[in-house]
Parts: sequence; C-alpha cells; structure tokens
Amino acid sequence: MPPIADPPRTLPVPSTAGPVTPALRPPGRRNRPTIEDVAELAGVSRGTVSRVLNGGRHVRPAVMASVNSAIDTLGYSVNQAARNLAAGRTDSVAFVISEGQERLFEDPNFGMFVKVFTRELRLQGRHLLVTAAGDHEEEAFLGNYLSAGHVDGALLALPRLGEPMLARLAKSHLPLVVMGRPLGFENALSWVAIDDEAGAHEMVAYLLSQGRSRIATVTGPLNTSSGRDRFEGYRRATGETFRGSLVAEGDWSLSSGRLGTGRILDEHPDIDAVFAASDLMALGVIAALRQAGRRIPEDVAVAGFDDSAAATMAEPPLTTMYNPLEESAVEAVHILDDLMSGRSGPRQVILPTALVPRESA
Amino acid sequence: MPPIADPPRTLPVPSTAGPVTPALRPPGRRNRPTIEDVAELAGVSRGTVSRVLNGGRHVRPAVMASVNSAIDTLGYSVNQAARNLAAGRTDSVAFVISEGQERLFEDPNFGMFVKVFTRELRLQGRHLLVTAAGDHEEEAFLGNYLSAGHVDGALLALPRLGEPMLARLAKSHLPLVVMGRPLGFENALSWVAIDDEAGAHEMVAYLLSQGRSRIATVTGPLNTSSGRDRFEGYRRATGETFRGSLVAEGDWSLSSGRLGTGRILDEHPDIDAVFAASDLMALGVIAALRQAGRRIPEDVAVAGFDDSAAATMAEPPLTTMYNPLEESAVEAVHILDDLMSGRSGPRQVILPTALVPRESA
DNA sequence: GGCCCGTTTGGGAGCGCTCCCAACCAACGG
DNA sequence: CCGTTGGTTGGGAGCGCTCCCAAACGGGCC
Repeated sequence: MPPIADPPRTLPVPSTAGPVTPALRPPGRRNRPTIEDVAELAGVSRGTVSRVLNGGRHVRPAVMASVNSAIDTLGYSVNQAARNLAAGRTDSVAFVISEGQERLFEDPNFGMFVKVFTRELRLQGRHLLVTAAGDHEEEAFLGNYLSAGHVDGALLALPRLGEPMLARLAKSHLPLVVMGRPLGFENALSWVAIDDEAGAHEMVAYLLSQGRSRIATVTGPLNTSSGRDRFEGYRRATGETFRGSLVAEGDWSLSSGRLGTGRILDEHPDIDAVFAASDLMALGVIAALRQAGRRIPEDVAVAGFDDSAAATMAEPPLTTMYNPLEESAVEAVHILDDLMSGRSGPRQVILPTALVPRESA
Repeated sequence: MPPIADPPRTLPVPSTAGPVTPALRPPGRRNRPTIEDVAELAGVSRGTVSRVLNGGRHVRPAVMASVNSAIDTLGYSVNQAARNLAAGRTDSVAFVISEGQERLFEDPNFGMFVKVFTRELRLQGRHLLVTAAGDHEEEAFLGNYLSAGHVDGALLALPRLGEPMLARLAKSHLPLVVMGRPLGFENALSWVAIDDEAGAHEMVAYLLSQGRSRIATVTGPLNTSSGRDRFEGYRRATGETFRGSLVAEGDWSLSSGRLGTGRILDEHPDIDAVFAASDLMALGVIAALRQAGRRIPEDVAVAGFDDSAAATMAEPPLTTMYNPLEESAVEAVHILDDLMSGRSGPRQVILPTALVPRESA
C-alpha cells in the first residue's frame, strides 16, 4: 500500500549484490514472523509447523516441542487473514443486533447472551463478535460485512417483526440462529425461543387461582414475537373476562410500565392484579400503583416476566416467570455449530418457562 | 496459474462433456464468485475490478458501470480474508472490555460507547467488533485474537489498575486507545479521559458553597483511575475537614451506594450532604437516606456524577457532573485513526466536565 | 506528422497460510 | 531379507485479493 515501502518487499537486494542470508526477510508490512520463519528456526518444514498449530496430530512429541519453542522465541502468532483464506473459515461468529444500541444495552438479557455465547463458543475454539446496526445504512454495511466471509456464522437478536435484515441474511447462505421466534421465517431458519404464550398463560392462571379477578396487563411491543405471544397467553387465560381496556402496550421499559398502569387505573381503579410482560415494566407498574396509593400485594398483585435481577431487588420481591436465557443461549450455540459443520439442517427449539412465586402476588 | 482449478474457470468446457453453462465454476468451498468471475463477465482484467472495488480511481466511467453491473448480476461480494491478506489490513477495530460481562452491560456508558464508536468508525469505512474477556483464560484467548491481525486497532475499556491485558497489548504493536486513564501506562499509550479530579472537586466545592459542611462520599472502586481521581477531588475540596470515616468505597453499583451510606450514617448521623462518585450509587445513597428518614435535599443534599439517564429519573432529580462520554468516544476514534494510518504517535486527551445543578443538592 | 506526457488498463508477483500427496522411516511378519 | 503397514514429514499448489510495473492509448503541441 505505501508506494515507498514496497520495493524492499519484492526484492531485498536491488539486483546487484549477491545472495543475502535468510535473516533478511522481505519485510511484510509489519515484519511479523511467518510460519516459514518458525519452520526454519525449528529445522522442520512449513507443513509440520502448520500441523503443530492445528493440534499437533501426526507430529512427534520432540518435534512438536522444538516447534513450540521456536514459536515462543520468535513471538510468532498465526496470521488470521492467511489462515482464513487458505482454510476457508474464520473461527468466529457474529452476534447481530438490530434495534438502537441505547435501549439494547439496557436489556439484561443481552449481557447474559454475550456472556454465554462467549463461553460456549470458546469451547469450540471460536470467537464472538458483537455487532449492532442502528439504522438502515448501518444494516447494509453490516450485511456486507457478514456476507464478506468475516464470520462463519451468526447469532441474531432481531426482535421486531419483518426485519429487513432477516430477509437479507436468510438468503445469504450464512449459517444463522435466531434468538426468539423469527416471525415469517419460522420454517426456513433455525431458532431458539421460550414458550412465551404458555408462560404468560400460566402466570395469569396463577393470579386467577389466587383469587384475583380484575387482571390488567402491560404488554411488550406487539410487533415482537415475545410481546405478542405473552399477550396471547394473557388473553387466553382471561377468556371471557378479557377487556381491551385492561391492556396497555409497553415497550419493555420501566417508564412504559408506569405510564401504561396509570392509564389503566384511570379507567379501572378497581383492578386487583397487573401482569407485566417483563420485570422491568413490572417495576414501573409498582411505581405507578404506589403513587396511586395502592398496597402491593394487598390491594393489587403484580407479576413480571423473565426472573431478571430486577425481580429480586424489587420492593416487594417480584413474582415472575423464569426465562431460561442461559439454556437458550447454549442451545443456540450448539445449533449453530451443527449448522456450520454441516452436521444438520435448520432446527427449532422452544424451551419451557417456570413460575417463580414471590411476595408481589 | 492453478493447474487444476484454472481450466474450468478460464474455459467453461472441461474437455469431455459438452459445453456447460458458466455456472460450473471450480470448487471454491462456498462456490462464491470471485473477482476473476466479475472481470470475465465485465470483459476487463482483475486489476480493473479491484480498482473499482477500491474507489474506482483511474477507471473510465463506462468501464466502471459495466463492472458494477457484473458485480450485481453475479451477487459478488469481496472475500475479506483474501483482501486482508493481500492488503495487510482488515478495516475493523475491536472494542475490548475486561470486567465480567454482567456488570459491564449494565454500565450506561457502555452502550453509548458502542453507539458512537460504530457511527464514527463507519465514517471511516471500518467496522466495530465488541469483545469481552471475563476470566484470564478468555483474556489470553482474546489476546491471541487481537495479535493475530484480526483487527487494525483496538479501543480498550479496562477500568481496573494493573490489567494484565493492558501490559500484554501495550507491547503488541497494535494501535490502541484506552478509554480512561491507564494507570501505569500514561505515557506509553494513547488515551482519552475526563478530568475526574477537577470534576469531583468542583462538585464538592459547590456543595460547600451551598452551606453544606459535613459532606460524606461514596467513592468508586479505588483500584480504578476514575474512582481514585474522584475521591482525590473530594479530598482536596474538603481540605482540613477531611475525615476518613466520612468515606465509603463503593463499586459503582446502586447497592454499594446504599450500603456505604448506611455505614456512614451509623457513625455520622449528622451528615448534611453526600457526594456519590456515580449517579447509580447516588440512587443507592438516596434510598439509604430515605430509609433513615432523611429528606432530600432539605436534610441531606445528594450529588452524583456522570449525568446519566438515572440522574433525571431520580426522585428528586439529581445534581450531577456532566461526563462528556460522546465527545470522549469521538475523540478516541480520531486518535485511533491517526495511529492506524501512522499519521501520528500516541496522544492523550483530557476532557472537562460540567456541573449540572438539579433538585437533589 | 511525430513526439511527449498523462491516463487507463493488463497481468505478474506475491500476501501467509492449509491441504494433500508423495516420500520417508521404523518396526514387524513371512 | 524383503515386502508391508502405519505413523511422520516435506513441499507444491492454491485460497482471492492488492499492488505495482509496464504497455497501450489518446490528446495536445511543435
């Protein structure tokens, strides 16, 4: 790239002088030692060094040791670009998120995913790259990145419906696993989700069994599969008694829980329970109820969803549904591994939730 | 050049069977079209396609158009591994975080950094990869990754002192910019920080000017530069009146603010102000004070630091110091760009904070 | 009309690795 | 003693690009 730097690269000696010792290597741009240098120092061939680098099968222990020591003394580390090109794989996986990054990083699920993905992938010798695309331009940029063979596969968290990104990636042939149910691509793609509908249903049934009869709900965004399914669970559980005015659509945020509850209280001051589709929104629900002078759970029971850290810290501790995030993440990585190795085709997994009764209901 | 692979490519007819459509291309593992295919279709040479791919300098508009159309019809996208290898760069930058990922993602600063980094890097045609290392093993794994030439540079958020990661990376020759002051590497590395000491000093001076005289503090972790510097600012501002028993060390978390305040109250029930080294801890301070029956700000003034979203949402709204996170992030990317392009050597930037008075003090 | 110079184009030479085949070697059995 | 087997090793070929030199081209000017 630098016009000045190149001549020495192609030819250390301008054509006049005689052969120069191999020490004078035709300087790569960063002059890092190559596999060839290691081979020379260890007195073996390129092939042998490569074998050592890739697990050391079919290499005598003694030779392996000398190669490793050569690697150490040279401070050699493999050039990934070259390896990728030659081997046709990158040993890394992207975690792709649409949604504005600001909201995103508040999501407690997110940190868990990153943590578990990193850990599980490392067991496979792979790296996790987290990438986010806020707007459409960034999405295109990111789409390019993924198609350019930078990664061997991708884990996607694209909660909203009809993500253009999904359609684009779906036909890119890149192995893909979606976290959550990808509406519109349920059969074509692999995905891991929890049984939101059943979980929500169970929770509302539980509230009913506790003698609550006027149960309101603050839903998640209804253009996400989780938001929609949890609402459906609520609807099915309430059955005959379902009233649209007992429903407020939230956006997973604390303040949307607060606002939604306020609105419902205006029309229905007599509610005796609120099912929030997330713990964070449940916190907002509690705040709004308190402000309206309600005691929890005496006057109004509150239930959340996810069993996040917020649920324990809440005052009173929150009755919620356990969301098997960690299991989901582990499962997703396994599926992706199978996909990348060609061991199997697309696969879908739905994990069950579990009721966690605490003081709030 | 390739004896086996070439014939079919240069010539669609293998010698035996009848003419086969150009679809039959030699086996790339994923069978993706290469630059050579584009060149052939557009009727130009590899070199010309490469020129188009890299901005189209020295290419006639007509030729450029035909190349672009060939790219479209073939659905070609550049193979990054090959490009990286040939060009010696990757056009991507890592954002490296040590610290357990769980805590990490709760940090509101973090989301902001990712957002701004992504945006600013894209203007340079670069990608951001977020990578985290929880334990030592992961750190080593990540260190390898970074040294392996996967990225052209890295932005580091390694808040704690004596990060082994820092020492390791510092001597790796990879262009590096640290977010925050890297204790022990102040001169060797580039970094961007805010003036924590001056900010804390200003805040405490402000409390004093408001007539508060018994000012306690909940510090950040004293093994981080920010924690330490903010404490120093407090110490300098309190001067003669400094008392060690008015200090509690926190860990940036809400609960550490609560616990620390509780401990201080035990010994000093008469405090009339608390300076928390972060907004989140200030929330904990408020909770503890309330529980002890204090009114805010009437009985005790509370001040935070960072001017995060939490500060506005607090009850009462929090007096705090504005932390120019976005500017820091922008600055960091600029410095990194200079470093990567060899335009300049290591550089350090310290940005000023600003007092944001609200109701809590 | 011939010459010179700037622009455009072709294509050779790698980049540093993996893959794979052929060569090698030692131990063993017939 | 030689053929055979199975583990080990060397090194050619090639992955798909970028870089750069030299050739080709096209005006403008004398």
